[in-house]
Amino acid sequence: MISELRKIKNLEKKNLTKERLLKAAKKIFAEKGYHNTIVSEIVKSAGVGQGTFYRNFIDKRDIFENLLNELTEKLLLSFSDMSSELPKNSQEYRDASVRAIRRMIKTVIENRELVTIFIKEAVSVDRELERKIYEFQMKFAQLAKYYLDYAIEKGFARRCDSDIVSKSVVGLGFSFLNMWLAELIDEKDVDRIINEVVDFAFFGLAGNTGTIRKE
Amino acid sequence: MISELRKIKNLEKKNLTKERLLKAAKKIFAEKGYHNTIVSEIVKSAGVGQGTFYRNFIDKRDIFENLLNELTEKLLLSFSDMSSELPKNSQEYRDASVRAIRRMIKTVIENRELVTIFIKEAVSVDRELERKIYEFQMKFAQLAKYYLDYAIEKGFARRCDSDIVSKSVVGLGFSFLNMWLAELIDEKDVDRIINEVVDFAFFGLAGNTGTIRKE
Amino acid sequence: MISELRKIKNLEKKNLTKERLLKAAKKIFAEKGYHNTIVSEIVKSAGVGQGTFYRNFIDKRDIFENLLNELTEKLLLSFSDMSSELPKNSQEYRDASVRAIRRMIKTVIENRELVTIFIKEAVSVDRELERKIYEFQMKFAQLAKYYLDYAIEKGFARRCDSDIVSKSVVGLGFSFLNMWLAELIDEKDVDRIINEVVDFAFFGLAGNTGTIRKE
Amino acid sequence: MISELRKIKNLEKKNLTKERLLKAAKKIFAEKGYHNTIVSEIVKSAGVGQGTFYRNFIDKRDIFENLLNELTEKLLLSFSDMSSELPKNSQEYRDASVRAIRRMIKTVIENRELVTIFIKEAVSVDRELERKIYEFQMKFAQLAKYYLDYAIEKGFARRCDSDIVSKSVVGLGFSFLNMWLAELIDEKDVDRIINEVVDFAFFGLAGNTGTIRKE
DNA sequence: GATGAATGAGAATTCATTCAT
DNA sequence: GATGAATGAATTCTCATTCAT
Repeated sequence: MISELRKIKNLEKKNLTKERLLKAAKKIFAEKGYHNTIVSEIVKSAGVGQGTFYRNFIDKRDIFENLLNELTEKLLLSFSDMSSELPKNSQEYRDASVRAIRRMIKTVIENRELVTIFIKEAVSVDRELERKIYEFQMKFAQLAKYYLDYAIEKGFARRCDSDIVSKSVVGLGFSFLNMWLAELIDEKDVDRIINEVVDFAFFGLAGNTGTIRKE
Repeated sequence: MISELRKIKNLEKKNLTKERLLKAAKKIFAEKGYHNTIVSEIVKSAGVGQGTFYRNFIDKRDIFENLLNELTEKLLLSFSDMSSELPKNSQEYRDASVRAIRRMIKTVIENRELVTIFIKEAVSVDRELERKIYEFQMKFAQLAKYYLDYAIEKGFARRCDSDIVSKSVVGLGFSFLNMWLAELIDEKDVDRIINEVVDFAFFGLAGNTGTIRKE
Repeated sequence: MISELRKIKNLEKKNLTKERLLKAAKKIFAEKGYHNTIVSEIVKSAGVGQGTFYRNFIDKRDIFENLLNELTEKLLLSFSDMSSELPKNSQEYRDASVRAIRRMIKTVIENRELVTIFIKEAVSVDRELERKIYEFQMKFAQLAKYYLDYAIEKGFARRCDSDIVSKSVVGLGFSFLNMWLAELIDEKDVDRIINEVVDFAFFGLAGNTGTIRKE
Repeated sequence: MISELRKIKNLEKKNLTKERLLKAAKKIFAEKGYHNTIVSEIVKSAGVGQGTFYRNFIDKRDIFENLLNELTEKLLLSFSDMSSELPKNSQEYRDASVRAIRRMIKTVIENRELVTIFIKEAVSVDRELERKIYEFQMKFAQLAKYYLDYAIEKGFARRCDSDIVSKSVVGLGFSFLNMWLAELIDEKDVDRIINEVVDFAFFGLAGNTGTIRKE
């Protein structure tokens, strides 16, 4: 017969601790990578006891997966907002794409630490997380396919195997994400890069040179 | 004279041992990933003593880097063959690209184990290997840029920031490599996928629908 | 006055909690053994908080000792009832023994969980409990000796070192208890076994073959 | 191509280390009991590194089981020697029993440490070792049954359920073992006790008082 | 009195690396 | 040069116990 109030307070306290651990883990994972992070450093940074970690998470992998889930939810959410604005012509399609990319980039910047971990380390943890990462990419590809199919139908995108092309587009995006996080591209160039990449995505290498024909 | 002969023999023997270790490591790294591989398993699989490993390599990272170097050499070699055949028109450009891709895929298939490790694990080992991987990607991008610049100059590729677009193209390639190794795409569809992806790379989403204009 | 009433109520409540803990501990100790039981499981099963345990018992050993005392009291009580009926001849002696054994078995069955713990685990907890267990056995042996001395005096038991023979008889009993709890003997055979064992205890291996003589 | 000699030497070295660990473990287990023994103390006492323990045994349970197997083999061996001397009359039967008991006691004294562990702790480790211990007891009972059946057939043992009576006899033995190891009986009394217990086993409580008859 | 979150000492276990043979 | 037994530092994980609410 503990008072309801008491229970709520306890839960809040526990969640607070969990948050501190997640926050500390996020920072250290991003700094050192999954494999070079040890649990004792996470708890030290979070300012809690070693046992507290194991009260809240099964092991290092578990807290990592928690962070991963947190991120994938955020990213999918920020991308799927696009749904409200189905483009009416090719210009709108292009604009909507640029807007979606910008929104994604914003989310990525806000979660730079998490994204870094996720891009670089997750596939090397174990098979299950590897699968999870790929499934996440495929979810993006499906969303992209949905818009592409619509654009093809309306005639402002080229007839093509929309499945493969969507995967291409998403792959393109993840590649740049990779380069950016690896500091291979300059943050101040982001706008120019977006335009160039979107142009590439829309017009390809050939563009309106009009001289190449499919075999 | 005899001692000279013995020296050579010993060297051969040592190299043989080194080869066995590299072969065993390749297999186990591909199966289990870098971090889940332990040295004792490599030596067991290679059929040599634990100490022999440390006679031939500094540590686990060292043998991994050896394998990585082996692969990057092979891949760059297989790609740079393209240099001999500068395309004379856009059709030849496309054909040369397809040929280059096929050559790459052949090399990748022949070294599937190594490629798997390299794609998934290398960035998670340490900063130095991470850098190495990205430099390798950038080398590819430079090669691609060389051909793209040539094509733009000759007028059978669209004027664009060839640096960024080259990176896009290479990123696209690596994305599909990733999906393929993750068994997200079917091996028997490879030919169709190559064509679709090359079409996407050449014509983009818009293709000759001709209705989108750059802003 | 009111405070007095409250005190009693509180005491009752506390005892209730203690009972629940004892009951839960009894079950889990019997299932998993002393060493494989953790306090957190006892409190979970009892439906009380972790701290409550330490309010009622010093530690795991303490609750175990409580259960042990509970059992030894019950068993000695059930056995010492025999005292009221000193046998008048050897037949009565045998009958009284069988009755005593049956009473004991009944008590054991009613407290199977506790007995299991007591037989198997108590000696492995620490020296003090080990001693306690043996003292308990010796108490039984003393009771048995009392009847045996009486029987020898009356001439319906063989002259012997009644101390050792009593210990033998009690040891015999505990052995079968052990086998039974280890499920090495069939529960449905109990009656037959009692008779066989009592016969063995009374007539030995030789029985009335009458051919063996003491050296 | 390591020389055979080298291999043998290595094996000897390894076995020596294993022996040292077993010896140290035996001592500490007997002193502190299974559950209060920690691996680090075993290795300290054996004068080897912590890792060496885990090269030779899976865990604490494993080295314990090794010791247990060592003991059960010794004991069964020392008992089964009796086979060579099937008794020709009841006197010889009794004499053979006394000899067997003496041999057992000698083995027990020689392995007092191991026996102590085995009697007190083994059943509290886990279900599998518990089972092993009981199976060991039952093996003894089977050997005893073999001799008893022979004695009944020859007419110098009472007709009875030889299965139960054998178990009784073995249980009796283990009880005294227990008491002796618990220092409840005096070592100098051993001879007298053996005689008393054997008399009890042969003549029972009633002996040749001849007044009790089976119901 | 009751609670259960927090604690941290302590135990088990792993595995890269060394070194005597 | 090759071997593999030995090592112990480093890390994970457990669980009895405390204590603020």
